Amino acid sequence: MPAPSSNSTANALRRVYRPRKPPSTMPVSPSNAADSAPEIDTSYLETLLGYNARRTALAVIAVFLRRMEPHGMRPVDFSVLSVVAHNPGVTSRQICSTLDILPPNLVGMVKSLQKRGLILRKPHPTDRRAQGLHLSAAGQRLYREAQATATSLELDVADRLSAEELQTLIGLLRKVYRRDAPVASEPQSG
Amino acid sequence: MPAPSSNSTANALRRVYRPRKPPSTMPVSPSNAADSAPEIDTSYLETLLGYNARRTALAVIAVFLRRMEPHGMRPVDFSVLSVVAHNPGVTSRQICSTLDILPPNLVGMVKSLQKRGLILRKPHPTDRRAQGLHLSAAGQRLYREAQATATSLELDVADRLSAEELQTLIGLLRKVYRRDAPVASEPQSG
DNA sequence: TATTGTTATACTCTATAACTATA
DNA sequence: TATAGTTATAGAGTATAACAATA
Repeated sequence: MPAPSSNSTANALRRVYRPRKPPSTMPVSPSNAADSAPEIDTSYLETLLGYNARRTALAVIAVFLRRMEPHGMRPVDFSVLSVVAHNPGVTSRQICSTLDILPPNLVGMVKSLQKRGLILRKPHPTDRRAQGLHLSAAGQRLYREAQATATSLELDVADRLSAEELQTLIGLLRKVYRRDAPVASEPQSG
Repeated sequence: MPAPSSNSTANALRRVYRPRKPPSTMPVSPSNAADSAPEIDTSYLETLLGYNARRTALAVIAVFLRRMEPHGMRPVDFSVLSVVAHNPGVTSRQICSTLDILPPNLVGMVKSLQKRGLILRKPHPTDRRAQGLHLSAAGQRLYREAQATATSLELDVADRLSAEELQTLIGLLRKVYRRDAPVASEPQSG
């Protein structure tokens, strides 16, 4: 059982990142059925928002898993910690509806983060059924590090985009999935 | 065993779409712990490309599942059919590396599409290990319908975006995940 | 020796039903 | 009656190892 550490060296991740194609030192290629076939045409799929959004998400997640390995955090753990960090006293139900996680699936995550000493539960001020979630001091330290890592890795993944392009991209994505959001046509400012 | 049909009425999908929050006829709300809490702050997460790309992908997929239900197709089935449709004679391995599917996981999908009479396997012209995949006549008909559905549902999901914004969005997404692609700064043209 | 397609299998992720304590 | 949190479990998705046939 890993004790909660104040640095980022502990807690090996359960799922280890491993590249699917081990880099062969030299392309010897004894024979490959795709030798003559020049390339696969995916031009139609690449016109689809869903296809491109999913491929992009998976590309970011792959880098996320590698870089967050020292912090022992999957994307969902990071999201939960982020919501707790920025909303002290938030309840499990609120996290579920915010992140679109089903309540039974959140239980284990919260339990695990609590066991690692990263979050605390306190009685809810007005509702005795609910519990308010808070980051511990160790949780705050780890989350601070993880957030810096996340911000940095995102810039690396998107290094083909200018800062302005990245802002445009994120703004357009939000416009698609946040159908509750205001329809303001302002340029992005955060 | 559903016979391959030329229309789009058959083949109920295994996983049925069901909205998570059944629409309550009236917001009676006997008591809710989040009553006083105004809203959850996710402003940091929303600055992250990975978070927004994933949320967008899930939003598109949710609509995809509903609208493709008559065609009995999950996103991955549609992607496979699309690659076969636009690349007759493509091999399983080529599909795997194109769509980032692991070979053991493709076997069942191909088998299922074949059992539905949508795709055919023919011996590979030069490699007796491999088999070329092709759409059957029924597969071509179904895929044509499905592609029209896909194109249409995407426009509905992105109805908050102008045509130009959608093109910009897709171009930026490709620029992120297709790290092999040319870095040309041309506007999109198809 | 390497690749294609495959089986078997393990692990992770996501979803449903049902329970208790409280509102 | 409805909600918060939970348990148990089913089902879908993703991963590895290992094999026969062929290159």
